[in-house]
Amino acid sequence: MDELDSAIIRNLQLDARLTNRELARRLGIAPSTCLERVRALRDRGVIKGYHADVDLSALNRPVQAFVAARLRPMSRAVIDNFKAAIGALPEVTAMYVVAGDDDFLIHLAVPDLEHLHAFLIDRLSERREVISFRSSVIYESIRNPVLTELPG
Amino acid sequence: MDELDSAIIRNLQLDARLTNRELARRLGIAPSTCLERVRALRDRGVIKGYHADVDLSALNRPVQAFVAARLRPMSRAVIDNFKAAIGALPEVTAMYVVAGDDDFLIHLAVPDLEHLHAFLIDRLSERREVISFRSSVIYESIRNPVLTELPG
DNA sequence: AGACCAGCCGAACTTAATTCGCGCATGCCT
DNA sequence: AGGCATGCGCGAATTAAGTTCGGCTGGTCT
Repeated sequence: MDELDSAIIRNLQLDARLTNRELARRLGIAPSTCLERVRALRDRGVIKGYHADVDLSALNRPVQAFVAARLRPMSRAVIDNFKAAIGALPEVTAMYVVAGDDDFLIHLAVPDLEHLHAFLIDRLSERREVISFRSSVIYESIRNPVLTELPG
Repeated sequence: MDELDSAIIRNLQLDARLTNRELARRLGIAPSTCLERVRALRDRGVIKGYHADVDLSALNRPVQAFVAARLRPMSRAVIDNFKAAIGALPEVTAMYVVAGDDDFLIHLAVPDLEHLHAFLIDRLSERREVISFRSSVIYESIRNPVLTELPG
């Protein structure tokens, strides 16, 4: 992980479809060298994959929300079961198992508030292990590229 | 947005570096046709970009957390200022302006709990407009590909 | 010093992206 | 119904990119 690797990661985070040649040109190295570096990063698992960023509104799912849920009991069986069941729902775009006031944080993308409400009632309230939840509609999302270095 | 477009999106969400030929082969269409479709999706903004998914642990930032913050007053000036200031911090990987109990949800990636604590003390507590916050360390993250169709 | 190793380079080759003119189907107008 | 325009997909030809590999260089260990 030298400065070259960091630069590669920075570039591919912003545009994963950069051609190898263009990436090499930006870094001032030969395409073959660049290719080898990128391959090594993938093999080492530093780069886990490449994903298209899709506009959820264009897919008729303009309403996004976080739902924080609390579960009881917090046994492995309950957690695994909940993860599998909720993760299989198409409305769910991400799920986080967290410490703190809540146990799960669920990110949703749905067509409208009615769908959100229906999800809460039909998918969460229905479940015995869910003892409470709070939902937060998302007004705005901002994503930051992850710089490798943490100054300070 | 027909079934072909949906299939393209589904495939590129999983692997944005699929070659156009391979994508065309999977869909059973000609590479030139496929290229035209993908280009149209980008031009229409349905595909917003392509991003490398980087392993945060490999970048020496294995600890992730959500921080929910409440601000006062919720004036545009305060919000915009807070967004700009927090979004510029390298620890921050994403930020959400939300309705509900909290006003902001901040996603962090840091090297260890000490850094997380330092962030909370030095970056959030310091700010006058932050009247309270809660942090939740993330035990596990699960991402779901966004299917275009919402069955039901 | 000599030998080794790792990493980078660039030319040669293979594969893919891209362009463009053709043909087919669909729907519309007369 | 016939003719016509339009949109869409196709495939061959061209351009560009990905990939391999042998050799060079600079640093290191003995």
